[in-house]
Amino acid sequence: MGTTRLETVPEPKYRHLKTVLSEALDSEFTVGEILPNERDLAARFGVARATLRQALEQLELEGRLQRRRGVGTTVAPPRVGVDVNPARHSWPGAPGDAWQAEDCQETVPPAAVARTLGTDTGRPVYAVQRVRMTHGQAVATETLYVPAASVPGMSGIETEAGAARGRAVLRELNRLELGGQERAVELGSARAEDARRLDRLPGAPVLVVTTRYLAAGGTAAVALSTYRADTCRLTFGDSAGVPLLAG
Amino acid sequence: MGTTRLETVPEPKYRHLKTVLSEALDSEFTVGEILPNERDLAARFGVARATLRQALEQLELEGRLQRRRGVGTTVAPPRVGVDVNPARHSWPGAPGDAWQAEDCQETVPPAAVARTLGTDTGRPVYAVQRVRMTHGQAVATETLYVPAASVPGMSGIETEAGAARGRAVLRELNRLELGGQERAVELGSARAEDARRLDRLPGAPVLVVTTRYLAAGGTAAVALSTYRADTCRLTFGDSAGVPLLAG
DNA sequence: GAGTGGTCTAGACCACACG
DNA sequence: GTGTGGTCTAGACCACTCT
Repeated sequence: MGTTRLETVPEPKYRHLKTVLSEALDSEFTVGEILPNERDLAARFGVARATLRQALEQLELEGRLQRRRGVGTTVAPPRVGVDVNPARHSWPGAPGDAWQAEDCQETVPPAAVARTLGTDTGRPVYAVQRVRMTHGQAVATETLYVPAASVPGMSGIETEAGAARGRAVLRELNRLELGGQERAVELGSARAEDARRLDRLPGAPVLVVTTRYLAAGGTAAVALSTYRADTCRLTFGDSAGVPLLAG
Repeated sequence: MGTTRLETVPEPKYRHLKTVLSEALDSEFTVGEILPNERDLAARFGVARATLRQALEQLELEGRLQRRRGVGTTVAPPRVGVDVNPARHSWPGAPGDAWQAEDCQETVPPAAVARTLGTDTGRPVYAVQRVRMTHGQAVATETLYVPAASVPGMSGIETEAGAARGRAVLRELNRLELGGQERAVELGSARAEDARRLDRLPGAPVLVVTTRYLAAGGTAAVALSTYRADTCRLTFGDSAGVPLLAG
């Protein structure tokens, strides 16, 4: 066997594999190209399939690979820059908004949301479901929670639940004066419903953006947006839209 | 065995396990409490250890659990809100900055950074290493890339490489007028060096924040910040620091 | 030394996409 | 039907922490 242990710390196989694969992706593959299947790759590197999969999983997490059951593993394109402030200082649903409303029910929001809204826990609010498309692909889903008090004009409108009703809520919201926004970003995993919409498996890593819309000194609405972490890079430009680190 | 397949879609074991564990965490455990070890838990639920681990991994990703080799699995505290705009419209290293400089070398930046800086690829720039501490814990590491052209005052200073030199670079940077900032957030995995500083294993999920500092129409500096995804919620307040979704 | 989580193996079967 | 990635098993050994 000769001398092993050339390094001070023996690196796990899957991590070394990841490095090798990563370099191969840079030099020998082009975007969209299909990799050999997992059984072949594992055999080629002389490791168990589970070990290979550990390397592939991390590369997928980093947005380098895309894996689809029944299809195969392909080289992923660079992440899409998605502006989270597309229309600064305006409400969701304002002209130019990248989202499209899909549905609207009256539901009891999660406790944390109710707390931020300042409504009683257990009290239903409008929940507008929206989807954000980029290049024909859904990159994010959102639930916008709007207490009835924020959209007094809705009390007279009695359309059936659905996209039309969602747009009506957004229209009413836009009548208010927007006092400010606060955002937070954290890592999460896709719930079953979101995963379906984003064409991913449940539990897939997502970037969860929480936005609080302020008006008249209070919280007029709260949005929970779920972005595909594998394909999206969220941008927060303080100045006009010059692309950031395009590579 | 009785009838199984009560659901339309048979849920994988690990996902069901995750739900069960998640509910148990909410109702039967307190923050910091140690869970039974993986072999016991797997036996208790009648699954293989690998299956249990799949559930634990997702819960750790969501910041619900913390696992440490040789120690055990504990219930994680809620994520810390970390303001990414602590001193708006000011340079890194300005008074009140949450970061502390640790080192400074002259190195060749990654190609993508060189492109953004507008320097020739292969040309060395100052690379200031910084760490962000919260409650005695390192929550983020950063490399700030500063071309020599942005800090002309440095040419005369000849301190040895190290924290002092890093502070000198920041001091020089603060003499410029800041034209604006642009930020991007994406998911990454910790490189070995960052993982060590953040007390995590290499490959651990991190939120990578890329900041571009603009001055005099060009890019004066680029920062690559790496936040622990398991413990951090990044906040981007547009208004003063009212806590967002404390739960 | 004892106990923990981390890595690894060599299988097996399942769910899904495509021709 | 065939091939793909996704799930699952029952082991084994390793690296680390604590006592």
